[in-house]
Amino acid sequence: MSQTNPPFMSGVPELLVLRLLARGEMYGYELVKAVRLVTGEAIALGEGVIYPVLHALERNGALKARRKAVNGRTRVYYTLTAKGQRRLERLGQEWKRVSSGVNAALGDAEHA
Amino acid sequence: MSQTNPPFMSGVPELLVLRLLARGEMYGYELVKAVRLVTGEAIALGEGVIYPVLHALERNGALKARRKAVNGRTRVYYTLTAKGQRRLERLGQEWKRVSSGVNAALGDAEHA
DNA sequence: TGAGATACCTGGAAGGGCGAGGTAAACTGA
DNA sequence: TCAGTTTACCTCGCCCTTCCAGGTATCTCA
Repeated sequence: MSQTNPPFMSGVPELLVLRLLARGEMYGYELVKAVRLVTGEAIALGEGVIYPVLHALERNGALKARRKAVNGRTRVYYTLTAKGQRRLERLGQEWKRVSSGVNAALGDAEHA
Repeated sequence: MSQTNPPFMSGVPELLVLRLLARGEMYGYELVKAVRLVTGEAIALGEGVIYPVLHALERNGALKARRKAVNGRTRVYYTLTAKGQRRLERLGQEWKRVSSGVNAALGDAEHA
């Protein structure tokens, strides 16, 4: 117990990565910070989460990687493929389904 | 792969069980169906999920169990303890935090 | 008698997040 | 110049949880 972002995180990193990459190509380290930003600091993902997700998605054909040297440093930029786009849509729907289910359960303080 | 309720489920069963028991005592089998109901069929939890959660929460002191014979069958009714109540509140906040973070990330189609 | 619902339970597989740790280059300020 | 921070990549192993499949027994209804 006592993780930084407790429960409710399964599948979330993948969804966030997909969502961010749908806006344009990014590299791993950049994603780590972007996640913090776009979630309003609500969610922080370490590199130990981001990189494995990136690699799994690439292996899966959802992302395409491209190495690029910037300032003498090497960055690996990722882009969404068509498959990744579909996956994002599917996951987005699942998220909506699950979260609205949970919210329905939480917000029924009175009625039977 | 190919679960009934894919991703986004970690911690959810526990939260739902806690939330339902906050309304009054229930037994395992009843919870299985109640979850389906209160989530508007969005989430279905099998007995193989509910019972382990119940046992873990009881071991943890969040629930108290009470055996009761009904119709010749034995039912185990669970009630929230004060500790369980606190846990529900904490988990509820975490849920809110994570889900609003995800929603913030999803709903920014245009602005940077 | 037999199917189906009720009611409990467990075990093992699988998946995934997370922290810790490791490398290396570039930049910053003292 | 040199130490510390930031950038940027990566992997390993722990741990927790969900899920399916399976198992037991009783009651009801046809």
